[in-house]
Amino acid sequence: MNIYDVSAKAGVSIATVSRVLNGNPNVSDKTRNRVLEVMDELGYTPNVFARGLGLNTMKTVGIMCSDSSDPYLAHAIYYLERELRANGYDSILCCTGSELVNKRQYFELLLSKRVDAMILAGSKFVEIDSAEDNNYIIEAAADLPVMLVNGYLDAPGIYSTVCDDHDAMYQVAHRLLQSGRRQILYLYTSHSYSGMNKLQGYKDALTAHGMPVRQELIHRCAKDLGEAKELLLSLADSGLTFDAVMTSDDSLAVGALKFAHCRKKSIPEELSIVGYNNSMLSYCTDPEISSVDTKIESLSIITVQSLMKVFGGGQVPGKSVIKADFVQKQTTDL
Amino acid sequence: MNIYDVSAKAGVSIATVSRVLNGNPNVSDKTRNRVLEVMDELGYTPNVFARGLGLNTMKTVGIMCSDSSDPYLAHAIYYLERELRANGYDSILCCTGSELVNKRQYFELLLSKRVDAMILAGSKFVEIDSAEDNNYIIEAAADLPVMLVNGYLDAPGIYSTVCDDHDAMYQVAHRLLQSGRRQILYLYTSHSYSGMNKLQGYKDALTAHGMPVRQELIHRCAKDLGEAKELLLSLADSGLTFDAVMTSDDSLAVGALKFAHCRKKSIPEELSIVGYNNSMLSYCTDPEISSVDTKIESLSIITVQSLMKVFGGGQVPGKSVIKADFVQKQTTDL
DNA sequence: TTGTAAGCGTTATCAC
DNA sequence: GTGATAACGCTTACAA
Repeated sequence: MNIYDVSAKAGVSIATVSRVLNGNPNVSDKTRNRVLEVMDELGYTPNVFARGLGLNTMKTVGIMCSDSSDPYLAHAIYYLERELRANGYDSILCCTGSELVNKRQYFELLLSKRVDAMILAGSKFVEIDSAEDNNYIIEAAADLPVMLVNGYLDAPGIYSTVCDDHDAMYQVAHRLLQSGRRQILYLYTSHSYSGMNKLQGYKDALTAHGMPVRQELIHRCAKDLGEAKELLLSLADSGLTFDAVMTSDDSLAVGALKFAHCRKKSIPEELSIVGYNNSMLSYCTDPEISSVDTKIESLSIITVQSLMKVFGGGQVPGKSVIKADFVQKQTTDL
Repeated sequence: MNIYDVSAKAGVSIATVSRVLNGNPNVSDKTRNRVLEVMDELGYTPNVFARGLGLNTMKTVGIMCSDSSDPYLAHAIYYLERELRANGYDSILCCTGSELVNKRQYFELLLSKRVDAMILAGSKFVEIDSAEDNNYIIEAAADLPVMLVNGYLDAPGIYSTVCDDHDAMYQVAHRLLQSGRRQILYLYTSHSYSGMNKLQGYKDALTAHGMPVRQELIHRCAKDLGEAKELLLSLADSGLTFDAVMTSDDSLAVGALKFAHCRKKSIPEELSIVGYNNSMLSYCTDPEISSVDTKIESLSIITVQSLMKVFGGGQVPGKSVIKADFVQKQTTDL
């Protein structure tokens, strides 16, 4: 079942069939209809390989993410896939984990599949500590568009769409301070671009309020609610006091809440807790956790829209920023 | 950069280069090494389209799921993708939603991409109420392997890997009854194959204990913790009493727990709660929710292993069943 | 062991 | 408006 079968049965040349297939206007309505009819009768489907061979594109973009089972990234994948498909593009998904070697290897693999663009979802793809480790991305961007969702890298062919994490955290800290909190513990999971921005927002808010940045209030912790809880228990046992906890991820906030329950702290009076990403997790607990909505749907939509503009030869800024929303629930009274 | 460039530079024919590429043993070591060397020098990557055109396969399988942001399916996708890749296959992801028309349309779309197999993840793909609506799957299975993860359809070319949901729910109900519970409320989300099995397990356990199946204790509810909570509140207000809640999904169990908090019921004494899937949600709450681990990782691994066997021409059972585990946490004392 | 050449199903460039 | 025909880059008989 190929273009020859259709052309034979319709009594036209393959060129004409191809024209019909591609919406070329230089076909008479009569011919077009006959061809379409035959295609329908024969249940003809064009062969994507043959098409790809000629055009060297398969209307497919590669999506990389470190872990599709993370709620935030799972949503990102969902929206990205939906938007790409709405624009006629398939997506090949690749979950890389967080090892640089694997990220590199999967990146190469997707390139070898001749994807039309790459989307790197999540802030885990830009190395902060060793800039040269990002070179493989920058080099690839010379050949095809690379879209960063919630990550930033300044190079030709790389387009970032990020949430203003700095501002989000600045606002949260600002409002906590305004409401009288004085010892805000800060828990974060990673040294990513996004992670550093969040932390800086927290620090800048303290400074703006004339408060010192106290290192003993800033702690890194695995993205695991059990570990977050244990960390807080041991910090409290060591004599550290705090009246609020800001976290870079909802899972840490859940851990903080478990700590509060464990130590019978009243919430939000004795301890305010703020999560990040406003995921399902923040709705599961009792009380529900106030959290920052990072607009992953908007982020994803803008990413795909930008990509389509790039494909169309349009001008796209190297960085698009959207604002986050603070969603007040029951662990704060701001 | 193609096979001709390599052949020219290595001083051999393209056939020989192709042989080296495909590990054909009929090449002298000397030639093979020279060719490999040249490939490396030139940074040659074979063109997948040209290859696919000849072989009519692209070592790619289509994965469909109704919603990749559901924690259970997100994990399934993660594991499936990982296993497929380990076996040299790419995956094209398609999130279909739950409308039949869309499922059908996306299915067609993936077929037109000439995927080598289809994996349908989750029980939402087999229509229970109208069997003929599954025909499009059965017909497709004549042309390529169709793998069902946690769904069952008996037809040639369709291979199911399922968790024994009936047994899991039977055991849970059995143990609740043994521990003295007498009014077990049952909440479920959907009429899927898996959903019906779970419900039947619950009913059979009641029967085995000589208890009546009371329809007023069985309720369908949207997969939403807020709705589950509201439903229980209104049921309780209407005078219904119950000392345990079994749910077909963790999110409903979270809703049940919120209901319990709301009504100040002690857990598990006054009310036992059991979730399903043992997802992150069941660990977020306080108390943590006892839940059924449905082994999605094993399910995914077996699915891909079976698929590889099918590709290799081996015999694979139409249905593989694995047992679930009950994970006791703090909402039961069984 | 190696080379030649046909074929895979499209799209694109010519003529007409 | 339509038809030949040459790419596109690979695999694989078949020949040598």
